[in-house]
Amino acid sequence: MSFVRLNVHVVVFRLHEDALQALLTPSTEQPEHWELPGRAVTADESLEDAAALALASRVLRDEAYLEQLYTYGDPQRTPQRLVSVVYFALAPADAIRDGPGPEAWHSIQSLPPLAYDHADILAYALRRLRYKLEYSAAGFQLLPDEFTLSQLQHTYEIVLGESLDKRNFRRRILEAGIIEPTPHVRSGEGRPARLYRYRPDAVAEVKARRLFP
Amino acid sequence: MSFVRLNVHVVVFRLHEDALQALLTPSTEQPEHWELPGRAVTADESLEDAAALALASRVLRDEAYLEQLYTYGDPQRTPQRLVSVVYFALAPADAIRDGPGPEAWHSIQSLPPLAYDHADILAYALRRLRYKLEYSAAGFQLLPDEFTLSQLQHTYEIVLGESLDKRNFRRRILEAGIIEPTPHVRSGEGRPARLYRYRPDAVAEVKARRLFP
DNA sequence: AGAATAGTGTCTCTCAGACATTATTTG
DNA sequence: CAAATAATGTCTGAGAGACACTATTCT
Repeated sequence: MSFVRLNVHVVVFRLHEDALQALLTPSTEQPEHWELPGRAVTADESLEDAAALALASRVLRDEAYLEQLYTYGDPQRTPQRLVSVVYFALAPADAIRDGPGPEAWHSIQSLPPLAYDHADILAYALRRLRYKLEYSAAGFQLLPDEFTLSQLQHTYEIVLGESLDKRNFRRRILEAGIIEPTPHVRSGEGRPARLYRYRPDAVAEVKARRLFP
Repeated sequence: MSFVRLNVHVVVFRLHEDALQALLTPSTEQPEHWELPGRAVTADESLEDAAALALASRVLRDEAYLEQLYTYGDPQRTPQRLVSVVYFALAPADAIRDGPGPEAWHSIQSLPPLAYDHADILAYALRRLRYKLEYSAAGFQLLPDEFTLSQLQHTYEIVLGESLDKRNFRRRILEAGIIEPTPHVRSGEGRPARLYRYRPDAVAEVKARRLFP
């Protein structure tokens, strides 16, 4: 009968100071290296619960978007036979807290060396994030509850790494029907901007066409 | 320290007599029920190897398309704490053999009762198969090495459950650049048909647009 | 008044979808 | 030559992408 050690790991992204960042924790085995936050799965919790707990010191669970990414389990991967179920998470600005512990956010542009195969996993998660934005309006998951269309466009530009046309962006995001205007506006420099929010009743159905090919 | 029993299960599809079929095996625990073929993962094999072995009595591994689908691990799922990494497979006509053992192919139109959550898993795999066909030319993975465009179209029609326009089908499949004509034709009733094959050098890249929305 | 940011409409071109006839073989 | 199946092209409408100016607020 065959038993294995089962872990979860999470690639969680946030937006901070115009950069896309991922949460990392110092490697316990490889000095100077970092790892994806992770955790052993206990007997009585679901995989998704375990993934949420791996983030708990830095991200409020109920605010974050969480989905399963891939399960890595080659026997050569790590010293002992170890299977990792990897989750992918998006942390909206208002779900992030400064917790204790050694975890730190690192910009995707300047990642430190990562232990094991975690660099590959992170690269895969980033690809997945970009795909998600291309064919859905998922970008709002990185913003506060209410946000302006300029903020949302800025999010897309940071994640996709290219600039987008303002009018086309607005047209497509609004036609996708995933966000709706609120009664609020946000004032600051220049003309105040309408605030939008996610439509909780929005159909989660997959969009046939990409929003931003 | 936390250890779990780790299994793989496979949802494998084939095309047989104008029907899409999945391979099932009689449930060892629930009488009159069937299960997805599966297997415990041993200490020295990869998850994908284990998945291929779960099929080995009926499908030749090297011919089949195999990809990871999802990992199920809720503690309530099954009696003991059991985690299943589920794979998705397509068996081309010439990779199927009649092996010993109780496994049998069942048309997805008339499935027997399935044990545990295997009906959900199979439904999810079927959704995935349909998506795959909609945005890629993956249908050829259910056919022999060389096949006619009519056969390929027929495959799409069976899997998607709708009829497709012949001229549009050919245009899009060929423009996708994933298959190419061979020097061979197949004679039978009526005008002989050109045989096509998968282009081994084809880019595996994701197509931006769906082929059949 | 000037600076800053928000917000809006049109045109063109490509591509998806609908559609019917001709071509080649076998019996 | 009749039956069966393979193969092929065009038109139309919708949507993607390019593009520049007006509106509102703050200082």
